[in-house]
Amino acid sequence: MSCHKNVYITTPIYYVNDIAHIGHAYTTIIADTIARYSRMSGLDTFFLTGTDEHGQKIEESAKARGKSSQAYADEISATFRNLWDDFHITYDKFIRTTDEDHKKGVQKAFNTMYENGDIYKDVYKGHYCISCETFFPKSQLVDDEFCPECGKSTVIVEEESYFFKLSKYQDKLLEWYNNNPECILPKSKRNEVIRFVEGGLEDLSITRTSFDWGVKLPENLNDPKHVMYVWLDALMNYVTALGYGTDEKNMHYWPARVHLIGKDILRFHAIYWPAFLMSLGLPLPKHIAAHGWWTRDGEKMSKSKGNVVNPREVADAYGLDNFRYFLLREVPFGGDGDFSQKALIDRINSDLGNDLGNLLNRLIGMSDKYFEGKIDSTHVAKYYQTELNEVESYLDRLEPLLFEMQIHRYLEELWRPLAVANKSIDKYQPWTLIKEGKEEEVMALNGLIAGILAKVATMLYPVMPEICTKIAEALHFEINTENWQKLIKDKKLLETFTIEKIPPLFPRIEELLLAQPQTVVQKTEEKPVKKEEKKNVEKKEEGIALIGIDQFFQTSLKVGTVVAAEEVPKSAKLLLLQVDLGEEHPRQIVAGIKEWYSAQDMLGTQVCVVANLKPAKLMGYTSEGMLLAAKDENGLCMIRPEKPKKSGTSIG
RNA sequence: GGCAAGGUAGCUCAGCUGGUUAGAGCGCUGGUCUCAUAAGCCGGAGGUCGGGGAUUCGAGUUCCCCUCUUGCUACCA
Repeated sequence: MSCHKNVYITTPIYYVNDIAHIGHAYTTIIADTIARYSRMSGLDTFFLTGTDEHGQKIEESAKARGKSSQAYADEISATFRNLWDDFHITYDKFIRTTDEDHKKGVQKAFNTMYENGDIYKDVYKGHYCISCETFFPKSQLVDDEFCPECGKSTVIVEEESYFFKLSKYQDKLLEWYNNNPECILPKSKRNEVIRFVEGGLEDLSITRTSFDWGVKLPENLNDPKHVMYVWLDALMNYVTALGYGTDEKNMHYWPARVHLIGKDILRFHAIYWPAFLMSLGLPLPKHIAAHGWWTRDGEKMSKSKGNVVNPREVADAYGLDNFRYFLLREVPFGGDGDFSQKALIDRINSDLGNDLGNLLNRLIGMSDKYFEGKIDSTHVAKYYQTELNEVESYLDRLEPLLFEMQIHRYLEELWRPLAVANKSIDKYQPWTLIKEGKEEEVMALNGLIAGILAKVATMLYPVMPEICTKIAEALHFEINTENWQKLIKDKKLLETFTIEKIPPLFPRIEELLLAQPQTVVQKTEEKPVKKEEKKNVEKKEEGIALIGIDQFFQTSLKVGTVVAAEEVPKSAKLLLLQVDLGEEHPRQIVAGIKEWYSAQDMLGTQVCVVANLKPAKLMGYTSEGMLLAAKDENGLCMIRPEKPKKSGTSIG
């Protein structure tokens, strides 16, 4: 609902360590759509996007490429900006965290929080992941060393740091969540945040001395070795973009109507950010809206799989507006979405081509054939009041859906008037009416259809600006605030005009327009075993990758009983075992344990086996599984069930 | 392990505070008009509403148990 006169909409600022993918495009397109609607409806709108450019990771990436941090950031930042420009994203400001104004604003904020007693200096000791730029308690580390987020090695860092008194805001945050049921969307995410905060908040380390590429502390603190923690720097962009700490000239847009984000950065936005704002004495945003992920053909996207959706490629092949429509229509806000060319083509052919594009064509045909293109709405209400009422009742429901981020519902509802139009043509059969000499009725029907198309095009404009502009041109009107008021709010119809005969807006798409990535093709042909192989490849490339529990369960672990054991001839390490896994035949498993266990040792004992491993040949013997064992400097020992278990019992 | 949300037609989902024959879109299928992009319109098939139990005159809708999925979180590896 519009209760602010000003509407301020933000996307996250995108980290320049990555190139733009479908997720970035999705966030930005949602924001653009809301911004366009706000402007169209006459609200004073400010739409912000930009890039986040500081941090150790950037410093290192730049170094690795032999560039200065600034040059590297310039380069990647430009790729984002160019993409948004090519996508006709109507941002009012593209902020960069390397902007001087931003840096000044952040320093001002730091000072204010410091003066308010929310920042203190202490020593931080912890395991730090350079890649994630995050400290982790050792309890969270993998193997006491590796980052639980990215799997890379962490380093122990003991450094002087400034801390923000996040703990102080725990109750105030909870109060905010409770008093503002819609502060975090979707609501299920709000519950997660509440539970997390209820679990207790620790003060937040907000400066670093281990690298240099960041905003320095305010000079009056005279502590030049510190730079600000990237999240403090980054979050602050939402106010520095409005001039906070410098000219303040756009601060009247604050607080934000909505911060659009991906669900991965919810915690920063839903906990740290409001706490920072409280400390600064600024009002809190109305909504923090977290959307879900996109998969491709049901699979997670990753660079190593080579199945990342390139938004530019898709837009080029299928049309920018069509892509926008698909993204916004396909998935309920907050949920994960699946991108596939088939789904995209279905949307284009069915929703856009059949229901919308073809309707315009029908109107062009009828008006051309019967009235040489002229359309006059004078008598619409006389014959079609029922249809008008129905259409208006649908249109009346739309606006709230958009501002509640229910854009898929918004589009669904927006299609109902089109159905009314398509049905009316069949119901009243203008071709029959014309034969009966009822020209006024036919003209009125055309007026009705034209009116419906004009209204739908207006409301669809924020989602599909180019296409709707074309529709408007064909119907000789312009999409602007005045006409939005007239067609939507005042429920008027179009004036008399002569329709333009334009070619079909959505030519039918009969085949995939983009080549499918290899992995997707393989997926249908190969069994899960292959899938695991790919996972392994991924590991090698990225260090110890994190997996989901689902992936873990792809590994079949079973208790087995060794029913036969012998040495593999000419091998120093291998034993040849027959292990009963409760299957028809025992598995033959070749295990490299002879240095620690003799064949006799193993016979009759129970072991844990990876049962769905692709068979391998070792010294000429097929091995159909792998034994679990632990090895350190003192040797190797088997992992066994504590108590005897039936052969084949699964472990998990 | 804890918490949360879910399991409804082939697919994606809607079903508010319990009430007559459980809905939509897509897909499939039969029919039909001709203004139109093999589009439109009308009709049809298809669901023991995850399983079991309880409350009730009556439960997809409430309660309990089980099961599976997803998310967050803890801990172990």
